[in-house]
This record gives sequence, structure tokens and C-alpha cells, in this order.
Amino acid sequence: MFEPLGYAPAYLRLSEAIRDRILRRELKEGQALPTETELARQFEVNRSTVREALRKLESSGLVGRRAGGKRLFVTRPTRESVGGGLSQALTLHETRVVDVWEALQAVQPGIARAAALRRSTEALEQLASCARRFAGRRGDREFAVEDVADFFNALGEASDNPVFVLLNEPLLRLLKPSLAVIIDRVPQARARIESAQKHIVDAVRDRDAETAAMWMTRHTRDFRRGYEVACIPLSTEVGQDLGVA
Amino acid sequence: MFEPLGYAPAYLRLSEAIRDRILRRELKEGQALPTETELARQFEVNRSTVREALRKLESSGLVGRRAGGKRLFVTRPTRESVGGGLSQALTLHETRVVDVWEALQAVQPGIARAAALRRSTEALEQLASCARRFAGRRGDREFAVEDVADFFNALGEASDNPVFVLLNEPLLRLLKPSLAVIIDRVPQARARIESAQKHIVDAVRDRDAETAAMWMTRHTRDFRRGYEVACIPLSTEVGQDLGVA
DNA sequence: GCCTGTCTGATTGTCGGACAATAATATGCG
DNA sequence: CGCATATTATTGTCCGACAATCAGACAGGC
Repeated sequence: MFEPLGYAPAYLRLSEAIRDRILRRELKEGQALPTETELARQFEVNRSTVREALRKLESSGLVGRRAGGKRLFVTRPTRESVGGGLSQALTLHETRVVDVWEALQAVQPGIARAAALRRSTEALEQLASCARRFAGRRGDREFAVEDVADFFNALGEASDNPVFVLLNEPLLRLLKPSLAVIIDRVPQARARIESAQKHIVDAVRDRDAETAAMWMTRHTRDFRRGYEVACIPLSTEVGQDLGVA
Repeated sequence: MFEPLGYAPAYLRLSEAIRDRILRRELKEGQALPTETELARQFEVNRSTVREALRKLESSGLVGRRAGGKRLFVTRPTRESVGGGLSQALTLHETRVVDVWEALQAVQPGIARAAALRRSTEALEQLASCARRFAGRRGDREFAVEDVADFFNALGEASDNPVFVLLNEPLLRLLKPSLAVIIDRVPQARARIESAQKHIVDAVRDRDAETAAMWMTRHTRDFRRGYEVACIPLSTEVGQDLGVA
């Protein structure tokens, strides 16, 4: 009949107040926050309370510190910060590799399409360089995995769509461990990835959206075959090796 | 030449320590955290430090309070918590409606396909009920928008893929404001949405993945037309009305 | 002029203790 | 046993303190 009348502790209202200011762009990116003491004075709360509020903002990536710095600055959430949150959420939701793979398969062709349509010259060069780096690399499988992830990320950048950029990160992060196993166990994996990347780069260069999407579809389908050949059960849960940096 | 030798303040190491325990499932969902005093004793730090660490965990949705409760419990991040983080990140990355729309268009057909393949009877019923609710509603456009979002969310649930479930939320949240405008300004919008939903529900019922995906493709394409007809510039930035709950 | 060392003030990280409000738990009673 | 009441535990907030260190000023030597 009656809903509980809301009460929010001060540290929460405080962090929301500051967050709104940031989202509203009244506090602009790169700008330094007032000092803790100053915030405490202005909001008329204790510095401890201010600090609790700041920790919340800090962990949503809205404020951060410059390397070796002391004061807090307004920042936009980085790919890593968003990705970290999403991937740890997925970890706790008992996400399986096949779920992540399915999402990747659903979204990557769209990214490839967008990248082909809108890629800038610089983004194309970035993408091509990722592909070259992967192809040129014979060594450690860890590095190879990084290169593959970098390729996808570069494609996301090329699409010039922040949604794609931010979405890519957590998915790749969760797939990396199993991807490493594939590269280890499936002899032809490197060659197939290399070939797919090459075709995708070409299609993106030629602004041929449909071809790019098609190769991306094949590319992701290959991953699934990789799981089977490498004997990784599709129902393996991700993040068991700790989805953390 | 030299990389900075890392130092992390205690509140950070503390929050990471607890977070790892949660991610590693040593602290299971629903379990109560030790009290602040107890944590302070065990980690040999001050309670203030513990509290700062807890605020971080709280805002990543790893711990939370039960309604009207005092103690903290281990929780898995909810759709809302993840969605909030992602959508505020996108807001600060100057995401435009067309970007969100593009992502939606890329991912929704995949979701529809997955839902058609795997939907349970209950999930189908949920989905159908969302469609019925939208169709039956004549009134307020705010409610209509909610219904549309619910439909997408129900489809995500039906796909039984946590990635899709968590991805859907922030995208919809960002689209809602502009969607409201469309429903207001485009007379035939309701009818077209209703029809698309109906076809999708039917396809999902029949486990016809390709038809479901096709109708979803049309459905999302309709949104884009809606933007044009409603004279919403595609480059409008999302979240200007505050991407917050 | 530029680099180096030193000094000073400001700011953060951490601590200890305090207290009111209230949720959680035990206690007593019918 | 169920329910009201008293006790205790726990959180939210405050205050004050201090060491570490970062930022900037300032001077001296090459």
C-alpha cells in the first residue's frame, strides 16, 4: 500500500550529485576536482564522507588519477574500466564460452560492416598493422592472443562507434583464455586467423561492407570449430581463471 | 626506460582482495559479508579504510544491501547496475542515437535467432505477454516505451544468454527518450511495432530462427525510418536528458 | 639556461576514537 | 508458540590527528 519512503546515506547522495555534474558536462573531462577538504566544506559533510563518495566515482571510472599524481581529475570511463565491470558481471552470471562466442558472432559482422563503411585512413592503417603483427609473430601464444584481440579492437575503432568499441573489450577479455588454448592446440588456427584477417582488411580497405561482414562471419564461425577441435567444452564457464586485470 | 614501481593504497588492495574472493566464488552470492569492524580486524586496517573499499565494491554491484537492511551481502551485478555503468560511459563518449541504433541493429537479429532456438515455454509466454501489453495499451507514450523495452528484454531473457541480457539494458535505456519522441510523432509507429512484435513472437514460438531474425531486422530498420520521419537528427547525442535512473 | 638540491605548503592516505540511529537479536510474557 | 519489549551490534557520520608525498618556489652550481 505504501512504499518505503526513500532515504539515502550522505555518501550516496554526494556521489550522485557529483556524478550528475559530470554527466551534465558541468564538470568537464580533464578538469581537476576540488580537493577533498574543499568538497567537504562545500557540501557541509565530513571529509570521510567525501572520500566514500569519491571511491564510488572512482570505481565507475568517472574520476581518476593521473599517473603518479595525487589529485583527482574528471575522466571518461576507459574501455578497460567498462570492460572490467561488464566482464566481472558476466563471470558472476555463469556465462559460458559459448555465450560469449554467440554474442561475438552476432555483433562482429555488424562491426565489420560499419568499419568498412566509415573507416578512416588512419584506422585502416591501424587495422592492417594489427593483422601484420599477428602474421609476423611466430612466438608466444600469449602475444598471439593479444594480437587477435587488438585486431578486433582496431576494427571497433574503425567503425567509429563508441558502442562497438566499448562492447568489444569485455567479450574479448573473456575469450582470451580459451583462445589461447585454441592457438596452442589447433595447428591450423594461426593460418586460418591470418587469412580471415587479411580478407577483412582488404574488404575494409575497399569499403566493401558485405564482404567484410561475410569474412567476419566465417572468422567467428572458425572460432567455434576451434573449440571443438581443441576439445574445449562449449559449456566451460568464463572467468574461472579470474576475469581480472 | 624504467616503469614506475607500483604502489596501491590500502583501500584499493582491500577492495581487490574482497573482489577476488567474490569472483572466485569463495564468497558466494547471498552470503553476508563480515561486519566492517570484523573486516578491519582481519585485514588490520582502520574501519574507514574498510568502508572506502566497500564503497568501491558497492558501486560495481558486487555487494549490496537488502531493502531496509543494514548489512552487506554478496550480490551479482544486476542488469540495472551493469546497464547504468555502460550507459553513463556511452553518454560521456558522445554517443549518438545512430550509434546506439547501429549496435541494436547489429545485435538484435542474433538475439532473436538465439531466442528462437532456445526459448523455454515460460520465456515465450513472457515475450508474448509483453507484446500483448504493448498492443493493448492505448495510453501514455511513456508506458508504451517501457513496453517496447520490456519486449526486447524479454527476448534477451528468452535467448538464455547472459551476454545478451546484460547488453540489451543499456542500449534500450539510451534509446528510450528518442523512442518516446518517435511514438509521439509518427502516427503509424505503434501499428508497425505491434506487427513486428507479433511476427517475432510467432517465429520464436515456431522456433524459426531465420524468420525471427528477419523480422527483427525489419523491426530495427523501422526505428531508423522512425527517426527520419520524426525529424530526430541521427547525430543527436544520447543521455543529454541524463542517462541516469 | 638548465639541471639539481632544498624548503615550504597543500593534499591525500590512514589512523583512533566518538556517538546517534536503527537493524538484529535475545528476553520475557501471554 | 507468537508477540511485544529490551539489549546489543552495526552502520553512518563526525572530529581530530599525523605521516607521506606531491607541487611549486627558490637558490646554487655546471
